[in-house]
Amino acid sequence: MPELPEVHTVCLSLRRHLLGALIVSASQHGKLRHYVETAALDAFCRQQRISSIERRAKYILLGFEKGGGLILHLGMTGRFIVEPDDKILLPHERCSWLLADGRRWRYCDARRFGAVHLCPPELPFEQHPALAQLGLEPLSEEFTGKQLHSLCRGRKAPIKNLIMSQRFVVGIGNIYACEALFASGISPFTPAGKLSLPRCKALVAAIKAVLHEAIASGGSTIRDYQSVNGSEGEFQLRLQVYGKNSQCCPRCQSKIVRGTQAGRSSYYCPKCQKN
DNA sequence: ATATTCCCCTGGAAGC
DNA sequence: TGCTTCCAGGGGAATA
Repeated sequence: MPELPEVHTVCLSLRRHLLGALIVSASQHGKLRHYVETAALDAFCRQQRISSIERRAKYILLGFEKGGGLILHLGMTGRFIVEPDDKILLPHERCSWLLADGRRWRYCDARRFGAVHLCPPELPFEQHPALAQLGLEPLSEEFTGKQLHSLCRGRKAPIKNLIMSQRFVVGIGNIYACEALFASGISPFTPAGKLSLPRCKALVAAIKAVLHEAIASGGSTIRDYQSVNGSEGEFQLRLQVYGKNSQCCPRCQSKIVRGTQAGRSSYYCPKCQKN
């Protein structure tokens, strides 16, 4: 569910709710893709004060004042609730942390594709195994058309698969891959190695633009995504092709098509987007 | 090594 | 109304 703009939005909101908070206890209910049993989670978090909340790729890095912290991933349906503790288990609640001021911070995830990792104080976040193999941040200065062109060299996989692979460039999922490819006039099926440098530059510019616009709109709420305590994004109103199967292309009026790549739907305009 | 396929899990919407 | 099928903002393991 959440791609970079959504995770960014959640981070900003979590900061408002949790920075400076002291954790009293923690518990875990039901398994996530990666999870930590209650005993270990509680021992790790107890009496820790939250001093930083950052994003890396689609992960949320929550740092403790004494060092170390939590690495959280929302999977497709993860969401956070921070409210006064009413001691009732919410639907799909997988983890919760009781705070010293009486609030409870909950992580709910219906599909359980999310993850919770512990990062010990002696290990920098970026060296944790969950983060060690990640590629470039798309909004960083290092992510340029030239850099993308060099990553694509010699590759036969479709460009959409490449920009969605977190080993090359992080944070881009199905929505923003489709939107950026449409904006730059590139077919999602184009073999990555076939893209010229100017087209790589156009794609990088489109990726940065669409991510910035989505951040400014608080992300896209299509079915599951919510920021902390249920607030929703608005970028779904600005989508050009994602989910617009059989509707008219906003640029040329021909029908938008839904295809399948790597088991995921690709939405594109067969006339505007060229190989 | 690189590229594809399958699978994890649950719920909502659409189709019959 | 109720049952079945399809689909979903992710990612990793298992195959070719």
